[in-house]
Amino acid sequence: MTGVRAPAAYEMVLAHVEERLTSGEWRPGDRLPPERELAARLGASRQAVREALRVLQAQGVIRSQVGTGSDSGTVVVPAPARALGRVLQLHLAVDSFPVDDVTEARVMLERFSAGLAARRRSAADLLGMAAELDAMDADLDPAAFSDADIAFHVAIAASGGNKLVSELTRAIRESVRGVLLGAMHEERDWPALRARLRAEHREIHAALAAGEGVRAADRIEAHIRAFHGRRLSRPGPA
Amino acid sequence: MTGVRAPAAYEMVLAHVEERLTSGEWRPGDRLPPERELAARLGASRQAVREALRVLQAQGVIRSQVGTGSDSGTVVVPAPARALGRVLQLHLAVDSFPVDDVTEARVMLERFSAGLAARRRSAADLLGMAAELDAMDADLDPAAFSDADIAFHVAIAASGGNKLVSELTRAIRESVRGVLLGAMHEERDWPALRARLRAEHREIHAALAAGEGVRAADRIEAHIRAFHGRRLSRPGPA
DNA sequence: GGTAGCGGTATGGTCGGACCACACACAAGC
DNA sequence: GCTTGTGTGTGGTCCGACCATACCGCTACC
Repeated sequence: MTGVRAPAAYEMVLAHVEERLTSGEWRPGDRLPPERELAARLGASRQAVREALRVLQAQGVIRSQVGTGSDSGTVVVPAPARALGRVLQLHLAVDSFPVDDVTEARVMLERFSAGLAARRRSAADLLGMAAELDAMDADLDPAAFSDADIAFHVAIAASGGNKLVSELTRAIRESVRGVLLGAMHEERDWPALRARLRAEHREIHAALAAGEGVRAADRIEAHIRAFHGRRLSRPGPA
Repeated sequence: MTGVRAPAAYEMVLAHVEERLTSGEWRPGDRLPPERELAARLGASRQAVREALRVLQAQGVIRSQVGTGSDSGTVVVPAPARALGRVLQLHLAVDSFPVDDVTEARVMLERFSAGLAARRRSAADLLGMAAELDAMDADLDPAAFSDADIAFHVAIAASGGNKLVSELTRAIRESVRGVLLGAMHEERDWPALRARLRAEHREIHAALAAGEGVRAADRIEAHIRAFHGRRLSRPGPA
């Protein structure tokens, strides 16, 4: 007779916890009450609490751990990139958007970051990137190279200073990790491809070091398009 | 003795379902097996299955419904924007990134979309946007105006043709809905602000209709910055 | 006195079973 | 033929129990 039908127990718990997070009552690093206590306090079952916490965990806001130590229990630990990456990856798989759109979005993001980074990058940023590049000089297999590549691109985004853009960059790059890895594995001359990618990276780094934002942006766009174009699109006949 | 410690029951279920989704075995519109059957098939408890499904639901990939009809049960229904919006909103609340970064990201996205839209928008797109604008001419309160505003901006992004960018645009706009609403409510002369926003919208629409991408991008950037700058940043003293 | 070992305890992780609420399908009755 | 009731399959919820882990503190031994 309430008119509004019972709004689902786990949603109630979720709303409650989100309210605490939004209001700033629970901040990163804080421990949430034990599941049993939360359940009792909200008049919900423990299962309802667990479902809500599981959702928040998937959204990269909390982390749970058993035990009694100060690090155990459920803690507020923001990790947006991982959560965003998984969502994008899933929706990519389920055809929520085509791969070409992802390429365009990646170009947009990384051009933007490159422009910012050319202006804002510190000396330490440049050194960090250089270290990533040096690490990529080894004879890495596609998987290891891919991870190092992610680190380099994310380092650029990070030195741009915009955290959201940086997280989105990481998320998008990780969402296409599988596809790009496939492309690397199917490449006949992997060492040659690897060498070319390394050279492109060095050029981007040089442009950033010189503070030439437009050139850096152009270079990174060409770098991304060449790689994505390699075989990401067209599932049609050869 | 396996070396690898049992990888959590619900994660096993999650991995299984994601594999089905990624492989294309389960596609949008398809029905998943009933929870009980899935549990039996995977040798997991129903609770483990429910936690996994809850995560997927939060990620905007499935939708659950009771009953026996063809629409009931758990169905693959991609809804990325809502999921992304919630993640961004949560992380905004939890200080994963500052509001100014969100503003910059929004400007980047919408400039990009405006440029695309100026080239690609169809006549129908323009008419649709015009309809949104007309709807905003009524004496709307902030909440209603805000929703119409979202619809207009998303319509621009959609007519740009990049689905991922479009979804990200909606997600980011929705993540700041609360903040912007607060700004609207605190505005002394709401009708005047509303009128100005309307005028800016008309200018953007005109630029898109004329196919002038740069002008459209400039106008939308000014529009966004003026509004976000209103009181989104600086929580310091007046 | 120090230290190694052991049990206590708090926490999340998992399971099984039961019941409820809902929505449709179908048959019985008017 | 239409309505009504009953059955059935589905997700939603709860309870209670037990497990696995990690720390804490006590005890007993050296």
